[in-house]
Amino acid sequence: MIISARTHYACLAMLELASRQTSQSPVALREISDRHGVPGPFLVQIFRTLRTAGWVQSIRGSQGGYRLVIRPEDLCLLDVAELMGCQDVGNPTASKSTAADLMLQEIWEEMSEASRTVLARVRLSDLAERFQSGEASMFYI
Amino acid sequence: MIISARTHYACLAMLELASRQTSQSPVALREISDRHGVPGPFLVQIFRTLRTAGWVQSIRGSQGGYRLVIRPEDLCLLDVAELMGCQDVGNPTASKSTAADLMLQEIWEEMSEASRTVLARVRLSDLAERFQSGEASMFYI
DNA sequence: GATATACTTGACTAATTGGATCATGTTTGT
DNA sequence: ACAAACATGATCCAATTAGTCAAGTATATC
Repeated sequence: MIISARTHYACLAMLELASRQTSQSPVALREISDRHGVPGPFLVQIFRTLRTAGWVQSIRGSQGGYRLVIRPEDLCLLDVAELMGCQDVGNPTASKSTAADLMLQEIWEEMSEASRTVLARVRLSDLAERFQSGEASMFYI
Repeated sequence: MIISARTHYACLAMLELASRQTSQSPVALREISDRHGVPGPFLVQIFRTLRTAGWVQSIRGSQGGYRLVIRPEDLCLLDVAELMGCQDVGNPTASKSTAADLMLQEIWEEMSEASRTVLARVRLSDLAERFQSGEASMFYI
């Protein structure tokens, strides 16, 4: 999993929504854009994807914005990364598939799996909790 | 660590050299290129880097080629990937560095570390052994 | 109902990177 | 001398990613 800016932004956005889920009023893109320094029009693109996935709901018109409609404990960072189209780390070139090739491919795959596992362990709810109750730096156990 | 074609090729090449280290005659690029389907001129580039790193020695002229001059047990796949300039997975955009940002960055870093660990565990000597003694598929323990 | 706010959609541009090539030169065994 | 093989630097092309623009639709509020 290669973390693109897109994915990073998406995670920030989801985190923001998650920690303001209790409040009634939806969150406007402008707010997120301002608070986290995400280029506005780019954020629009990202939310289009989030909405299509059914994770957020849009409220149009004045006072509109977005609201989280999935439970934060049902979503992990791996889900976000995959939705954002983060490609895997294994090499794409379909080479000759010799014995040597396969051996290496296996290792790349093992590596991929290792990084996916890390992302799969972190749920959005964990993130939100940690975020609200103060500081970062608690994930290295 | 993102495995580029360049890195994959480099690993194949090093593996080839390692398993023919005992033989006297150096290995010509043409051979590697043919056997593993690596584009010739591209392989030249790769070997330039390998030579600069001091891992291989070039013998010019007719009957020339390359020879491994580092002990295979002193080299792991992580070394190769790093030499080949494989970038890390953490996102590059230096964002606002809010608390949320840092939290995420930490996770990306943890993920990076996980994949690096996998690569660091595999030494060139392991690879060569496995390669000579038959088949692939032995790395999942 | 006019207006401002905010989402919707689709197309489009710009910069970077990775993969790959070419041409020309140098060394050396036969 | 000649051919095999490495050395070097410049260059090109395609794909991806980051980011932008513009025209449109919905809705709360005054």
